[in-house]
Amino acid sequence: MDQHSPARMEDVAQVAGVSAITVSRVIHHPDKVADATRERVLKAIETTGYVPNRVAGSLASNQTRIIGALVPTVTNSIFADTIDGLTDELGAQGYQLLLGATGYSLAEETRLINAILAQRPAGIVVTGLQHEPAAESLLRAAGIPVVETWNVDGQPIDMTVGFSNFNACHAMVERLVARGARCIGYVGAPTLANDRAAQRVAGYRAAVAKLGLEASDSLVFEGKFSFAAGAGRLRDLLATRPDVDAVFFGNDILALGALFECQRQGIRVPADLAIAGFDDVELAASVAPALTTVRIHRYEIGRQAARMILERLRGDTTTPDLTDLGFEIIERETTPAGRAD
Amino acid sequence: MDQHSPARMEDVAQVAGVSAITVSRVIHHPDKVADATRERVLKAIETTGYVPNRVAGSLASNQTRIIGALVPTVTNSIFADTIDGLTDELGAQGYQLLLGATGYSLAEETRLINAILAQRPAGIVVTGLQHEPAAESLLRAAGIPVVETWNVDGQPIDMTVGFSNFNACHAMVERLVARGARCIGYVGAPTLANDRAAQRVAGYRAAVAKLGLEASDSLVFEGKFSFAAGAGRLRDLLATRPDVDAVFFGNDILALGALFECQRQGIRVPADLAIAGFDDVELAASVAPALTTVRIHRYEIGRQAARMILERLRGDTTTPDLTDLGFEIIERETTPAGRAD
DNA sequence: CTGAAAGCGCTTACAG
DNA sequence: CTGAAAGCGCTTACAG
Repeated sequence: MDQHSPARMEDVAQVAGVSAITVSRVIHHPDKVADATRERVLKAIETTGYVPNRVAGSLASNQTRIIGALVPTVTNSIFADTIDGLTDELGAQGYQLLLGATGYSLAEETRLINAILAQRPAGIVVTGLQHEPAAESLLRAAGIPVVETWNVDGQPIDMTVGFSNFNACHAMVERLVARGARCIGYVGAPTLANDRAAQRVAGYRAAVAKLGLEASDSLVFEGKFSFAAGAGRLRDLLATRPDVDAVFFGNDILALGALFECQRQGIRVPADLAIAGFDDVELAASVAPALTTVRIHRYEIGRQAARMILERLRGDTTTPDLTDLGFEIIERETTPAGRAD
Repeated sequence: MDQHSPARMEDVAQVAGVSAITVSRVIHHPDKVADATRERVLKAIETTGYVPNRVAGSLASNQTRIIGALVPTVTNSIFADTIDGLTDELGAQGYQLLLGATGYSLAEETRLINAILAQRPAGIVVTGLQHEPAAESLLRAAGIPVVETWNVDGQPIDMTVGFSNFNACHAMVERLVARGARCIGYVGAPTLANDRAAQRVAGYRAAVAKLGLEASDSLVFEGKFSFAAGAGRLRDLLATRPDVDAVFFGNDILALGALFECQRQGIRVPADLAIAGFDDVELAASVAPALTTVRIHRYEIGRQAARMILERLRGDTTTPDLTDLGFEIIERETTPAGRAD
């Protein structure tokens, strides 16, 4: 029976001896139906194996229970945590996640926003504050809650949740200097189409300049998100600037790759070279020596983004446009200990 | 204009001076429309900011471009790679991913299958071959392509893509023995509601028994997916069975956590203790000493799953029900080298 | 507490 | 090459 064409509300209604609208009521407002009727309908749903057709329901009610989300990539715990935060919060509220991966391409992001919007989601979550103008117009015109994530330094289209990449990097550089660093290199993710990465280097540069240290392009490198790149860029940096006494990496994966490279080369960390990362992935605390890094709240970003959308949908007008989840400097063993501050 | 109610096909039609059906044609069969007309419609789409309403389109055509997917969790590169494989392949074909995370709960999986099916996806991907009976009936009754993943040891509902967890673990144990191991411990993920984990221990047990080594429960531990658990269970194992000369971990995260613990405790790897993992995450090759492990094709599982569904949807009847992507034993530095085989 | 009617925004044959 | 009609499976007021 269900093989060819799945049961419709009408089929359930016939089995239960009621009208389709009563079946709809049992599903959405069970208390508005007489007990006996409800029981009969529920039984009919069971026997027919009825699974409500939400695409019809969505068209009729003009609302879906779908939330769209766009991340650069899923591979790397970084955004994976945010996605888990989203699915956990959304799932509990009966919403579902329509996910897209942009591959760090703004053009692809625009394309995906269009595709997602075609599904008429109740809300949408994107990564970063940087988008193509076309994407921004689409988002504004959609008339749904929009949450940008992972960045609070800028003007959100609607709402944003994250932290200041600039301030976080600035703070880490200050800490490194307080611990004795005098020549700090920086290796970060490519800044093209990535405002978070751009603001991280900017934070580094600003802090270095402010503290009167050398701020030279020869101290700054870009590397893709991989352990191998961390090792490679460390070699490059050491080759050009053997005088660095600390290297700050824009993410933990790069930092850890560099740390392993030091172990291979016999470079003592932090005695010969201090290393700091960014993200505080689980590995950072587990490796020996444990990595000094910046802790940010990846899972919470996802959860909060979901909450902000859901609140809006409930008509809550008190939801703030900007939620700064902050960051923490976590000093572990790859940077020198000692009284600073 | 778009703020309150977004443009409809009818609005575009009016602006272009044609009927709605012509707008639909321009979108779906552009070659069946006169050049001049097409240009006018395209311009009208642009000026109205029209984004097609696929929920209406799906209801009318009785087909969506949505593929559902269920994974245990996204946090851990393990399933993240599979998700990237899915979004990459799906995105290129104009399909979108509706994602759910079960948290390793079969009951939650059933609930999510129901919710996803309500969106009338064109196909669905689930993890593993183990499901609640209710989930299986739902999946069978849906009348859409279903791909189970990460396991080929069993009877798929429809199609499956992955590898033999049993054989892979069996093979690794054989290799460890060939390298001189005589007392092998095993630490794997909890086997409850996880057929892959269950078949991994089973593979270990079968190999150990077949090779005439000790197969004792005192050699087998379970640990959650974390570096900390790997370290903890290694300590437990060493406390009960200080005579083990090798430990095989059911995933790389556990293995790596144990490796770091060895480094902290001054246990030499592989001289004092050999360590092997499972998954071949990027870190396995990057860490020092590099981890011996089983390479499996996580990204390909996602890509193939998407392809199998898409082929079916295209009416291809030659698509195999079972795709075994295999595995490879990758020997690196945490197990003794030497001529074996 | 329950039902008949209209309509959501598209697509699918079918005409012409 | 283009359009009028019907219908997809629901929900939303509105009656009673």
